[in-house]
Amino acid sequence: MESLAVSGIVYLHPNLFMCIPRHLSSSVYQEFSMASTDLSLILNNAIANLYPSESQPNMLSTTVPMGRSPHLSEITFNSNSTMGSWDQVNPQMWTRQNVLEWIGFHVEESRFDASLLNMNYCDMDGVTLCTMSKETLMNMFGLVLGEQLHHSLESQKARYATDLSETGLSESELDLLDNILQNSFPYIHGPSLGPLLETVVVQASIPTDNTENTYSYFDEYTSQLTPESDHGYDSLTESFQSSNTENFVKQESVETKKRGRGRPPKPRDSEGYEHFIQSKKSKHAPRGTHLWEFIRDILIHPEQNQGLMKWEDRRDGVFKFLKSEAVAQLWGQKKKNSSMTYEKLSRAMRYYYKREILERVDGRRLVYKFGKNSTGWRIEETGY
DNA sequence: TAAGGTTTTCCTGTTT
DNA sequence: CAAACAGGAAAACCTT
Repeated sequence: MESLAVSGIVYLHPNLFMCIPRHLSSSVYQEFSMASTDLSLILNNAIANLYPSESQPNMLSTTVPMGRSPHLSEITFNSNSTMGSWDQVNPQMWTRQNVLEWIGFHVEESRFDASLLNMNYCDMDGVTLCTMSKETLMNMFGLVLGEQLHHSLESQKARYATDLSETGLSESELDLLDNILQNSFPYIHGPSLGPLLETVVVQASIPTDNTENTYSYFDEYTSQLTPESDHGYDSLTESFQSSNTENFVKQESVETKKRGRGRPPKPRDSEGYEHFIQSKKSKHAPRGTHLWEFIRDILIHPEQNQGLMKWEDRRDGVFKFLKSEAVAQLWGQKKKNSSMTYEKLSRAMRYYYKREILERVDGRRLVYKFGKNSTGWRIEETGY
């Protein structure tokens, strides 16, 4: 299965970055380091930020993986509905933190259910953000919040003039950099790709599930990406890809080698983005972190639910998984567990029967029903 | 640090 | 036959 996934984005300058295909990133780094001492210093910092020392077993390439982005619901925005420093800065110049604060501001302001957002969408800088269309934002953040973000972004953009000079690099310097990059690793410069400085290699293929050929949540999302708009949230497809790869490998190895029961040790998160976000993490466990709440929230936000699940009987709380593996992948993302499957998710669902969070629905595959100990899904509670 | 709750993982067997 | 369903067992992880 041949696929190209973006390993990371190396920032040469706040407004100048380079996407590195995953399978090439270490050699790219080495060659690039030799190409320019000064730039290698910049790269050093960039790579250190980009590739924290966390280890992930599902990374089959030789690259050091990017730190996983936490889910938005796991952090507490410190905005208190006040504007952050982003308000005083051209969106083109926003750092990742600025973008996060900006999203946080609007999440708070619109009282949006943060548990429905994925931090992968929020982990981008201003340059990336500014390339996004209204449609892209609405796809990523839902109709309401997406529109609000788009509106806010456009007004912020309008407040500041933008042109190439803001990179601080002249045209000739940009050309020079491009030349350096191309001379350093021409092999990543395929015929279909433009100049390296504009190079974005989007994952070429997404493995499909046996039962459901389309994960619309992901497919629509990825298919709408323009090369320019992909920066910064490749981790979604990356985790998706790697999880499937891991499942594939796991299934193979299961045949040759049995392991003990129970959950194997989870790779430790150490530094990097995870660490950065720690300071924003709530001291208390965020509510809405249980599986049944996650499922409920998908169901009661149809605008965020791209055909993943549907109500079979809205009033009685009967629902059905339409894309079981896709939901499992999403759940896995929320829990930072890229090897989640519907089989495992469903085991957790079955535990809910005894606690009467769910009721059994016999004879209907992929159909469940909320029980008396679940809340927040009833029409009286949701208003629709 | 310990305990308890909630998954997660794996497995065997059954049903659709 | 494949995919789901059922639960037991045990480990991991998180909150209190």
